[in-house]
Amino acid sequence: MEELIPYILQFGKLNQEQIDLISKKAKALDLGKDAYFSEAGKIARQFGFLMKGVIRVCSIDDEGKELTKYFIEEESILTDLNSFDNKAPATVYLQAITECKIIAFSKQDWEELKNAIPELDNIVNKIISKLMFQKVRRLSALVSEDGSTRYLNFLELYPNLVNRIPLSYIASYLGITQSSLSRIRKTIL
Amino acid sequence: MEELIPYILQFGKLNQEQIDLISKKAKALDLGKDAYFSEAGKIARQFGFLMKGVIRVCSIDDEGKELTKYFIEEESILTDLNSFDNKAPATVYLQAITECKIIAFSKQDWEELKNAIPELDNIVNKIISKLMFQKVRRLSALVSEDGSTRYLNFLELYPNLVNRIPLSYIASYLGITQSSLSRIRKTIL
DNA sequence: AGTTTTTTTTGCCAAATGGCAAATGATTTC
DNA sequence: GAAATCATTTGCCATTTGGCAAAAAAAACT
Repeated sequence: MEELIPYILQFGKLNQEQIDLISKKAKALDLGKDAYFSEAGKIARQFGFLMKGVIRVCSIDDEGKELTKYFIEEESILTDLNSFDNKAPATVYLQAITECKIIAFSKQDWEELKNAIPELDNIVNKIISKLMFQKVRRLSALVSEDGSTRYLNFLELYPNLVNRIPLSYIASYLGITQSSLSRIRKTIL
Repeated sequence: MEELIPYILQFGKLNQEQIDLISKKAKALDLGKDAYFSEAGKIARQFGFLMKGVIRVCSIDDEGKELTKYFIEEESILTDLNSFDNKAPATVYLQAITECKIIAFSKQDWEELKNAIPELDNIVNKIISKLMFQKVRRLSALVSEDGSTRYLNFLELYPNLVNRIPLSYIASYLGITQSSLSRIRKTIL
């Protein structure tokens, strides 16, 4: 629980009173493997911070196929922001693919925090900007490369993920089929 | 020049004094076709807002190939943020591919504005968050699809761009070769 | 250990894409 | 309007990838 505060403080200053307030509202949430933090179609009711573990962000496309959009390994905000803010149905699933330690706030608690701490909004915006930059950089790398280059990049980016998650997730993230990925791996090893 | 203020005000409130200050520092900048707003390798010295026209964001990859990362058509911030903030060499080129109307601020002017208007930082963060969301959505769509689907999506996304810019830019953006794109177009039309 | 169940690898073939160079078409320039 | 320049299409063939189903391997369960 105490890990959240230093993370937040990286992005803006808060006084002790504000810190205590956040700590008081924070709820620790442990997710087991394959459990969902939030689901597409439902309204996101929690604002979470991933402190430990790996989350898979995925969606179902028009043909009903499951699509892994990306993985979250490091400290990060967890929520479908549009859904959380506007009570719209979420468009993605947030699924724990390893045991995860999450610190979560209910919609109401989070609103109260934002009212009590005006800086919070800016802090969140900064965090989001940073996370988005990462995401854009990673996605950009995917577009222009062929399968094996994508896979090699994946290995660099998530070195400790390969042997922990199903190959199908990786293939979906890379935008290739599982059998192609399997063949690619054979040529690389 | 007067278009900038309403754009900024969408993202936060400013009083008249602050607005005047921004207007005073703002410099109109018109770029002709193919001119660069900023170049990779150089340090970004301007903070710009694209008010009109189309900008191409591109880079040169390891093999010396030019890579179109994306296009900016709508109102948007223009700068390599990391380069601008930290005086690091920029990683991308920002090139006008049509006549562009830009409102620009020098590094020094922008710093002065940020000091004089604390809200400005938050406003910029909000703008960036929004732009990044768009970018992520667009990039995600590129990864998992095949060439013709990518092209069809491109047509929807930038309906008035197809006939104004070189095919090679589009192909590069889509992550396919120009000849493949040409063949794809033949099957679609 | 033996049986399911799940995950990964293969085989086979069709379809999509890349690479390269030449041909065609469009635009600019003088 | 002819020449030169630039952009796009096409041909040819090698390589990559997809789709599908079966086989093999690994993991989970009893």
